[in-house]
Amino acid sequence: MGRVSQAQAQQNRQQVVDAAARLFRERGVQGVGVAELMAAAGLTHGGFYKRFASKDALVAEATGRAFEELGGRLDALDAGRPGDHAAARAALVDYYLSAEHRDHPGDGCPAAALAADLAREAPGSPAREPYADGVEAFGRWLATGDDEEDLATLATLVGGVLLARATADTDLSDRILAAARAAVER
Amino acid sequence: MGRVSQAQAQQNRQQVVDAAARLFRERGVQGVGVAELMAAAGLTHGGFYKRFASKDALVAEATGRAFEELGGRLDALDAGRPGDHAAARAALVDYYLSAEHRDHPGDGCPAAALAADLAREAPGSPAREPYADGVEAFGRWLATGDDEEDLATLATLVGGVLLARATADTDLSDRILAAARAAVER
DNA sequence: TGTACATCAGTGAACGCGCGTTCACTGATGTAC
DNA sequence: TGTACATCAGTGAACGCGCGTTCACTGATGTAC
Repeated sequence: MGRVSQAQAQQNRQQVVDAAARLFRERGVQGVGVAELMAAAGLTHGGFYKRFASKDALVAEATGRAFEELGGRLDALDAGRPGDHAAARAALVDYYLSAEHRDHPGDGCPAAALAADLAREAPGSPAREPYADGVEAFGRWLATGDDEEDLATLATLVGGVLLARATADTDLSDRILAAARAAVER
Repeated sequence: MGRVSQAQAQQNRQQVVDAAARLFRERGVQGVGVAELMAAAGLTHGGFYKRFASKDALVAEATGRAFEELGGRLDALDAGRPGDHAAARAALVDYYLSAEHRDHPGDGCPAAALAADLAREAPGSPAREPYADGVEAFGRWLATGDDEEDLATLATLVGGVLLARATADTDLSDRILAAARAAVER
């Protein structure tokens, strides 16, 4: 194949990070290999370490990317309802505790999809920082009234969608989504 | 070594399931191998398939075992406060959203620790049934007043401890636990 | 109660496989003149 | 603007390793008499 332009190389790298951000959420960090992530960008796996220090470094970058996507989505919700953050928040809750979000973790919230993976990463692991930053930003976005952050609602959202996923294909799963939604709408 | 008594064999099997129930919660299903689980019972890994049909079958059994432990703990909380389920519930919340529970998933709630693993198991996977049964029972235990179940509180508990684990070693982690606790105590 | 032997719990080595990571190599890109 | 060549993005094969699973074998247990 030979050398490739710098622009192409940068785009290839981006595609790997994008694929990782999606697939890690879908199947877990341990559930996706370096070779598959490179293949998602149309590359062979040999060149991975020219662009990333390790798989762990990619986990950190993909975590940041996934939270950027989430931030963009939250911004869009606000932009669609100017001056009415409460309405934007209600729309987010509506999506978050839907069957759609439950059934498509790859496009969904990284705070939920990556929680278990991050919990098992070592304390000093590079992915922990973007994760914590993302959770903190999400908690602030959820705040209403005079509060600075609403971490309790975030916990209910994350726990609700995770329990619903683990019990998918039962009516319990739907009851969990409905109960969490009722608790969070107010 | 030769043959071992039936009583010993049964005890060995039990030890494997116990170790799995603990280690799967601690490090995830993919994070613990068959060889390590057998070694936890003082055995070599070769005999695993004499006792279990597959690793997946053990996952199902260990999931059931972990929820039995949880059920026993819930029963004990009630037994210690006869006729005052609200007090038992408050004690459970106190434990559930503690640093102790956050830092020791192996002894903790399987609904939280196994959520991501179960979410990634295939729809018809044998472990899904004991998991859903356990979540349902836990949801009923949390109910107060006239309600049959309290799945919203369960979602807040699970989300709270999972987010706290993924952000451990930050003060955000403590804020998450405190916020979830405030939302759930009432 | 004692003996003979079939059963089978556990051993240890091996299987194919996929993992993360490394590296010598290729050849088009980018640059120095 | 054109040429010569160094750079380096990506290839493809290989590395050691641990995984889940299989299997021939060992020898004490459990049982039939």
